[in-house]
Amino acid sequence: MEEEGDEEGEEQWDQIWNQGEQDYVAAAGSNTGGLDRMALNDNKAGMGNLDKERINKVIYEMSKGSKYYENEQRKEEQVKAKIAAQHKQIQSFDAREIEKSELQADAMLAAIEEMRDFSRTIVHIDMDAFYAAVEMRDNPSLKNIPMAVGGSAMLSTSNYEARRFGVRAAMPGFIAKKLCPDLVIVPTNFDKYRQVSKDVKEILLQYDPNMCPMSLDEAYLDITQHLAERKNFDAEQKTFRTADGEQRMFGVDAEDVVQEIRFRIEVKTQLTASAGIAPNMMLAKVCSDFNKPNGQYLIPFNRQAVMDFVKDLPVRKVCGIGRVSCSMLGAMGVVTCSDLFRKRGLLLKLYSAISFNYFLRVSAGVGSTSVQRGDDRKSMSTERTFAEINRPAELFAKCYELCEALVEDLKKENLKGKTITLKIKTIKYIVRTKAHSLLNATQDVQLLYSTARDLLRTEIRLCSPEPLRLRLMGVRMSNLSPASKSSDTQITIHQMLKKSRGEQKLPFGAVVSGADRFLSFMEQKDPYVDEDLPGANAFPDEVPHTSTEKDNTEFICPVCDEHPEDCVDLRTFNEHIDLCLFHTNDEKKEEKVEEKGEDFAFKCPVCCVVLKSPLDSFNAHVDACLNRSAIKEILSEESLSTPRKRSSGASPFPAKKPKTDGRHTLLNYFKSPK
DNA sequence: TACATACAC
DNA sequence: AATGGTGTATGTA
Repeated sequence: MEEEGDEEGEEQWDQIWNQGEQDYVAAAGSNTGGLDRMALNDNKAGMGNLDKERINKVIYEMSKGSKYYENEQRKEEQVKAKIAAQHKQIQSFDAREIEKSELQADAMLAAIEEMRDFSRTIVHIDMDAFYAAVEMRDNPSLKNIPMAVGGSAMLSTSNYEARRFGVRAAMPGFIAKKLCPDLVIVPTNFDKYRQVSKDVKEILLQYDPNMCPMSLDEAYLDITQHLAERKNFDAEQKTFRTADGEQRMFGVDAEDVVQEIRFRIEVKTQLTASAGIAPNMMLAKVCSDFNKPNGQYLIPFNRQAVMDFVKDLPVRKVCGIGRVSCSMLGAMGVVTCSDLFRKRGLLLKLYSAISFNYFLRVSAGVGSTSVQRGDDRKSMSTERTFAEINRPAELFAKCYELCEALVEDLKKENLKGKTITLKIKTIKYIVRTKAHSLLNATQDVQLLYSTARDLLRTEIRLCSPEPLRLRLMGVRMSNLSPASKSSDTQITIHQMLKKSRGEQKLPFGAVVSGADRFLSFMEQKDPYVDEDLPGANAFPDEVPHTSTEKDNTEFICPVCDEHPEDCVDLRTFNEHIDLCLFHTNDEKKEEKVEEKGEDFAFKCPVCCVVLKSPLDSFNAHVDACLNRSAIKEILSEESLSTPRKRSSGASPFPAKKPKTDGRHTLLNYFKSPK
């Protein structure tokens, strides 16, 4: 959406067009410790350099020294290294090579020219400061004050008053407050925006039934067909009224149609939209930004007009050329689209065929003319940022929580997936993803979790003996396919096992049978918590009475999948997990066991867990393990194997995060002392 | 296939 | 107290 980019223009670009980008980089560099990517990306007219400098200084002061800032520096270095590598490559080329490439590029360009198409009229509609505009509409007291939508962590958008202070989308609220102490931050109301978006879409569909929404506030239309039909419209079909009954009749040209669309949007929603009209989507998108807000712009449908438009257009304005590409291109003197043509010989040698072809098309002002909905979705994911989590038990609990949420979403769209990707972001903002593909697609929480958990376990082990300190975790399913009815009813061995297990025991002896009850069990108000866990209030780490029965099914280790005999309370449970994770097949384990001065210490040959139990319980454990193992062997194709053991994917944890102080929620009970 | 990056919104 | 979430595409190995 217009308000979410890290750059935008809201008045006609005019002078900005030529020098905006350069200006900005210079100003930013002087105030942000050389960190361009942190600076206010702003090429708005009417904002003095003084303001810009002050804004960048505030941003810098608020950011420097933070983990976030350090990571931005790291990434900046990476980009610099890429540019340096590129530079080196460039120097290895000789002039003759480049000339040759130019000829080749010209041939490609001829092919592109061949495809140039003026037969379609493409429109890009973009609501102005959408979320903020909706909030202002519904609460007029917000109208003439600086205001933004979002939270203290992140703003989705800001109104134009706030933008004058440098407050913009994708800026954390606390920095925005510093820039503009009077800023009012309104929380997002997605349901409301969705409704408004629906109202707008209803209008757009009348001009193009195949209209393609890109988000809640943006859409592409191909109005070619409408224009043809409109020639036969009578006056009434081109006449619309305001709420007050004031009438307006619109003409038959593309610009008239777009005026009409914008008029109708405003009448219906009291919100304004901007629009671009052009022979292709790439240009239409750029145009909708040109006279924003509440404006429109058309590029005449002939080659010369397009070439004129594209001549001085900064490449950064083009959808698909972002911050990094822009600085890479800038490093070799490519700033405008015509520069892309000038440097075509070099670009051909430096970039992949796909990228280069794209650059050539941009330089010629050629873009896609087919506005149609993308095919089916390719992936679905859930991720969450949180205050640091580093203890394995909590990491696994979080992972399970995410898997549950993801499966819920998958089921809503009746999808199953084959590839599972775990995403983690450390407290240093370093992001890693790990993926594993199953043999068959699934939408089963346990199967999903067993894989995600294995990936997480590997990560935890990888940084052992240091703890894995995370600020974000995510789970993604890809390789999607429809969860057909047949496969819904078809019971896999795995599901059968699950079924036969019947009611599943949860930690602390809680017994639930279905997901609903599982979840309701987690609610604070749930009677189980208040009534069935005596002593829980006073000593969350104390052993609840109900869990001291002989059968320790309450504690299921997420690493080894066992119900270790020695786990009688949370503290020992956590110790068991750590033991499992970090002291498996090596000497350390013996050390640890020795430290504890246990009389009995046996390592289960199947699951490798060290058990500190009398010989007969040990044997029982091994028997159980072997049994389970045999079954798992059958199921192994569906679960990620590890050298040590195969996983069953039994749900290890209650997974709901406490909502408020979480006094009595189960997750709290996992926070054992130590 | 797995992973990292870039990008959009 | 302190910088988001969801999805796609692409390059590389």
